[in-house]
Amino acid sequence: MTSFEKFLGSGSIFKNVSVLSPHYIPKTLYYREKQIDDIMSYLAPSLKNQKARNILIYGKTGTGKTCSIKKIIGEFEKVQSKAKMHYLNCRIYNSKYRVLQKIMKDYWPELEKAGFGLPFIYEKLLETLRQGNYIIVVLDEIDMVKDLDDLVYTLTRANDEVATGGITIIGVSNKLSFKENLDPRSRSSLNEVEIVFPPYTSEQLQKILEQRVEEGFQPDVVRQSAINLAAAITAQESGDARYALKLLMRAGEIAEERKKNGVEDVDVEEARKRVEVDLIAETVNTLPEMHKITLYAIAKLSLNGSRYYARLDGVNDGFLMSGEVYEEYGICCRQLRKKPRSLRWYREYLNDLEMLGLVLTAPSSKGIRGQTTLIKLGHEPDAVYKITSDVLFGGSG
DNA sequence: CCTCCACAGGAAGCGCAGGAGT
DNA sequence: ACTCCTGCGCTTCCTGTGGAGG
Repeated sequence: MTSFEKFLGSGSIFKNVSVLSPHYIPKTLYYREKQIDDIMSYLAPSLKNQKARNILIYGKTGTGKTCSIKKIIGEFEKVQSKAKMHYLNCRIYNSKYRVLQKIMKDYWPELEKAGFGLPFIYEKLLETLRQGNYIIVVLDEIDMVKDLDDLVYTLTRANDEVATGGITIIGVSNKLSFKENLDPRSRSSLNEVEIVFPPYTSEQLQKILEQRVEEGFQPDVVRQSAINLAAAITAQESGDARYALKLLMRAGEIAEERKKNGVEDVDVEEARKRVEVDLIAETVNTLPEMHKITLYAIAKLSLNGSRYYARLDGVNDGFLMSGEVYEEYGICCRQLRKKPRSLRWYREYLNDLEMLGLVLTAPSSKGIRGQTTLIKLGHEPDAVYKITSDVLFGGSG
């Protein structure tokens, strides 16, 4: 036995850990046959050189949206045609410019370098369509695009400008409300078809977990009751399949650490704490630096308690006030030898953090000190504080 | 009632990086 | 090498809002 064996998941618990990763696409996706079928039927025209209708897909995180789309893209590529699907995550491609550039790169390699003007890229888009190409853009996390109205307008106008070819938008969002702050015109063109991914029920999660357990774990190591518990916990909290899978994976790790030969209910219970930290850390790590500092400041104040609210008799729901958070943010920046950004941009950071669910905000109605925004962490302050301080101060102490 | 406070968020514009055209 | 252009992150300035306090 080589010394690496034990790190490679060939121990007594796991068979193949990657099966439990959220990026893994199983051969059969349970309980999504209807959605996948619908989407494919709407896309079919583009394989016969017709423009397909735009689609909006809704569903909370971990309801199989991205997984289903990836599956469809795989099927789509098996068919020979002048149509191509492009998958973009809008957390990275978050502006009209970036989205257009990313799509056009696949057709025009010279666009690899940055610095081209938007009109230039738009011309390339028209040229691509005139060549008879059918472009299907999947915009995952579409609500992250800053100038979405503009993007939708540009794409639909491109359709009108050419006689051949066509471009179809598939928007994927986890918030139903995001449509509300869209321009009515782009809303109606984007919303030609709507498909909803409901959260998984406890029974459905159970089945999904059983499938992954079979592929990812050694035979008979995970107790049925542990699977049921993981499914029940998840269904109660969110119905997020990603959460359920993480729960099971962490439980497996805990069992392995303790040199047990099976995964039991207690391991799942224990895993719960670690999974929350995992999920927060995942989002925090992808955050730009100033966002991290803002979040760190909020976590720090949450632990110490609000200076203003502390003086008040009555309720302290752990809410902070925007002003004091900005002050703390400034202090944190100086600690890190960084220049604090203006109040205006601090507000943008707050909005972004709220969109990611890391922070909850509410307008102060009947409070003190007039009008302010109340801020609260979306998760356990201790966990967020630890994660942010590790990522900000971790390297050099 | 008016004014002030503590904000929200739009608009304009600035400096920079990294093209293209000359 | 140079000018011109664009997107981006950002600052500065501005108008608006609703409760607090006189």
